[in-house]
Amino acid sequence: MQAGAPRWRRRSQARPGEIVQAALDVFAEKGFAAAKLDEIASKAGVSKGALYLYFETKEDIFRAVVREAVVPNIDRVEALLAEATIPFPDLLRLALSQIEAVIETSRLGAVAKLVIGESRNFPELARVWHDEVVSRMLAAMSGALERAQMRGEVRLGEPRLQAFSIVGPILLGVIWQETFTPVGAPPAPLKSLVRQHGETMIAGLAPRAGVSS
Amino acid sequence: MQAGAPRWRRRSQARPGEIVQAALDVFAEKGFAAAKLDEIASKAGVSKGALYLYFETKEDIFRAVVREAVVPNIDRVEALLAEATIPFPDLLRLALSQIEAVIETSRLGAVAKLVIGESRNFPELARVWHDEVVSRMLAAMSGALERAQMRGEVRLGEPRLQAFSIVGPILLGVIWQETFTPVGAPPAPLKSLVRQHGETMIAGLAPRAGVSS
DNA sequence: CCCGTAAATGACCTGACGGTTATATACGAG
DNA sequence: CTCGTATATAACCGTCAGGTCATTTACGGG
Repeated sequence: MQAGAPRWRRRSQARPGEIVQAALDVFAEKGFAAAKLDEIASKAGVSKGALYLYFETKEDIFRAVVREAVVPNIDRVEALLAEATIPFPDLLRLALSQIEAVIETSRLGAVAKLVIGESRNFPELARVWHDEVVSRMLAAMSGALERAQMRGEVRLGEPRLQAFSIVGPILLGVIWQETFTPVGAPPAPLKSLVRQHGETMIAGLAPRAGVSS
Repeated sequence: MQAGAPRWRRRSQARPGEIVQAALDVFAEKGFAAAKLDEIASKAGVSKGALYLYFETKEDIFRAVVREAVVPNIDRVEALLAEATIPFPDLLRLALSQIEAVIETSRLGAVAKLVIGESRNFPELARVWHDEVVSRMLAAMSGALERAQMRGEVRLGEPRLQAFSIVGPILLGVIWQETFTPVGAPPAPLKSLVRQHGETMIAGLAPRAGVSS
């Protein structure tokens, strides 16, 4: 040990973020129950006791992780979809590429897997995730679809179900990458998947020839 | 306690199935780590010790649960998709309704959730699930798509990605029902979801007018 | 420079749960 | 009927990990 180097530092501002970051890593890899506080602590460069200076319980840390991951910019996608001024195909292409960007930036996939896996043990978290992420996403998409239908740019149908059709394959791609790629399955190339799926959906949602409204 | 009624019965044939069934319930609800052997045992109407007459460890039971759930008839769907004799739209409609039937019969959704949630802790199970279910499914679907492309019934594109587009929303529906419906979210009506998604995909995959091969 | 206290530690406590085993019992074979 | 053994039990054990706390240490204010 370096002489003069303190054994630890007082950094009450930075700690919580570091802990949540480390916890995300461990939870994502092990799931809630199998994640050990000692591992989270050591990954955060801190002792186990220190965790309890900032969080009440293990569950509390888990909640913080999910909430933290929820915060990021669903907003942008939502705002984009509210734009009614561009033709639907362009809108969809834009939205998809933004979603793709969000996925590649913020470990959304890992958190989704967590929430899905632990939903029965943490119903309240499933609810938060639903209300703050999935539901908003779907509502924004449905809204855009409904307006596009009224403008005659999209064939008539239940907008919510159409939204499922759009979002589903993306979820599949994310799950795939989190679940099967690590065990040797061929990767799901998110980029080309999203692009081709987008084109397929644009064609599939195009109004039928000869049906106006 | 009823006089003359034996305290327990010897039923070495029936036990394993009952245990696996009970274990599926508990694992589906709690996840692997949070599931207690005592609960599985009592749900199976048996003492904890009896579990160890039929299985080596908790993991062993988990494996049995997943394998059991894998067994059922992916085969039928696979066989159906190999049929090259009917037009693609009809084939797709048939396949989707069969998939729907399988989902509603065999607690496929619960198991999928389990596998996804525990994939990091049981990579070998993720591999089994991938090899026995997902990969076969996707391969069968890709094959059908590729042949349909050659017949000019489906627009050209990467068949594997098209298969993702077809399967994704179904996965989303299943996950939704397992994850969000129990916490008060509006249900994802699988039946109409599948039907409308099918029609959307048929339209989206139809060959472009004026592009022959 | 020194002290007060917030920040951090790590040894410890404890309950829970996976797994074991000595004992009891059902029931088929002879 | 009876006896052997496969089947089942329930009390038990050991370990592991979440949570606690007495003690130590960094470091800013006077």
